[in-house]
Amino acid sequence: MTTFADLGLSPKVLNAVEAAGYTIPTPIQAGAIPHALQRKDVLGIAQTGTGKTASFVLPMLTLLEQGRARARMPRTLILEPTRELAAQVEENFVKYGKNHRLNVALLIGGVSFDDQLRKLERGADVLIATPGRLLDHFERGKLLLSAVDILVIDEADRMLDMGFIPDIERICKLIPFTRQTLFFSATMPPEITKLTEQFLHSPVRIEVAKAATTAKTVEQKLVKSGKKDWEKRAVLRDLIRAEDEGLKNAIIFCNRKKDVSELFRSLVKHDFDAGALHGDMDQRARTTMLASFKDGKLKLLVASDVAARGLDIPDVSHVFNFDVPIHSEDYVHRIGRTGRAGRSGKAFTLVTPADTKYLASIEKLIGEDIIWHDGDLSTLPVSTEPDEAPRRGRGRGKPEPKRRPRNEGRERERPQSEIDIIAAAERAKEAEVQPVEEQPIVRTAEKPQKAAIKADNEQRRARVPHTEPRRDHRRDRDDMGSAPVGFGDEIPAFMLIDTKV
DNA sequence: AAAAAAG
Repeated sequence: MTTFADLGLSPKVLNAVEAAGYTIPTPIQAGAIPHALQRKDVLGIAQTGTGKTASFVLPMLTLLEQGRARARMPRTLILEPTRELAAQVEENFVKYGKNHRLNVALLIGGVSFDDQLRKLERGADVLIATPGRLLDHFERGKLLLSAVDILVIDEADRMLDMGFIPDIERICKLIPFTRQTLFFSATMPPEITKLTEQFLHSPVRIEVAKAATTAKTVEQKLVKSGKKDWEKRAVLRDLIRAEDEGLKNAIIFCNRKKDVSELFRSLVKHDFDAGALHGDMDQRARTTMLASFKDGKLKLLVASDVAARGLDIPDVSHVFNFDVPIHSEDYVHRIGRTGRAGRSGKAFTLVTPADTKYLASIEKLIGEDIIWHDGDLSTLPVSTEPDEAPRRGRGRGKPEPKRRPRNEGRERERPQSEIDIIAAAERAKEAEVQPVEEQPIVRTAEKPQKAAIKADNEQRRARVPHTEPRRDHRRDRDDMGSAPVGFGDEIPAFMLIDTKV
């Protein structure tokens, strides 16, 4: 049996790997590490969850033990498609590089340039970046790529999906021809093959057995729902309550960012312990939210497909697809968030009459029909919330035409979700430093008394103003010219006359 | 019918 000690890694690296509790490398690690150490180009075809990250981090650490970085001239560069993945790779360098004194710089969007510039100035041994911010720094002349000795391109097929390939080509051309390239992709569509032919030099190809399209340990179910958002929300709430016993934590996927925000707001309003994650959120909120979810401080995470692939969130008990994913591969990635490492997991997908086409392509892809969850859903109370009383008992599948549920409009009128998401992130943060008793979070199963619900909602609402200034600031700027500014509450009457015809 | 990433 091959162990890490057989792969040729340096003692410092081996020590850190052992300290992390690993002795046996995964197939992609065993395959890639020896070649990477011999400075060969590597083409690794592997899904996430195969130990792919360590397969480039470990040999890089060993190789980096020789030499030093100069200011603005990073020695190695790792390209990642999303900010979260980039941050995750950085964590790996911290974990396995604990015996090294390396400068690691993370260049991602959504955060200030200043810290990043300082790190570049100091000389980065390892630069981990998303393409946009990297090119931004490059164009400002703050970064030279002529000393990059090792280039890693991770999740290449996802970069393709995201339209990054032109950026990747451009970056590849800025890096010396003599570099070593480690290239990873889960699949090999023609565009990716072309890219490898262009930028890799007689690479060693390592392909790890493609994981069965969907893990055997995941129990998949379909759940019927009406097509209105409020109907889907009601079905989801019932489902979460019905599943509560075995529900440790769950990711709830939506197709659109707008729906992530709306569903998150709705769940919080209904006293679920929920957070949200999507790409338009403030980077600070994204980071905090993900961290609380990973730490188990947050039970439900409503997310866009940012969270579908790659993110290392171990051991999620449930995945709920609030929407049927439009691309069938996304279904596989989403439900792959549960049932990992042989553990059991459950995946529920809400299906409306409009989704049959996408459902068919998913079933074709995974090669089986997903069973319908008959459950006791029909016997469960549809809803207990007063603002949803009008549709109680009316049959979820057939709402009366032309009549909008009362709360739908009301939810729309509210200020956009961002402030609430930041508020929730702050809630999660506060929970870290305060004893649990002082921060009561209503667990999903509990059906609190009405008074308790009210008190809790008041508490939540009270926190929102903390983040208000940021948003008001922006709105004030947008509204300038249409309203008198600078008078506070003392606006002279003549200025309040409506000038519109 | 989308999301992601540079603002």
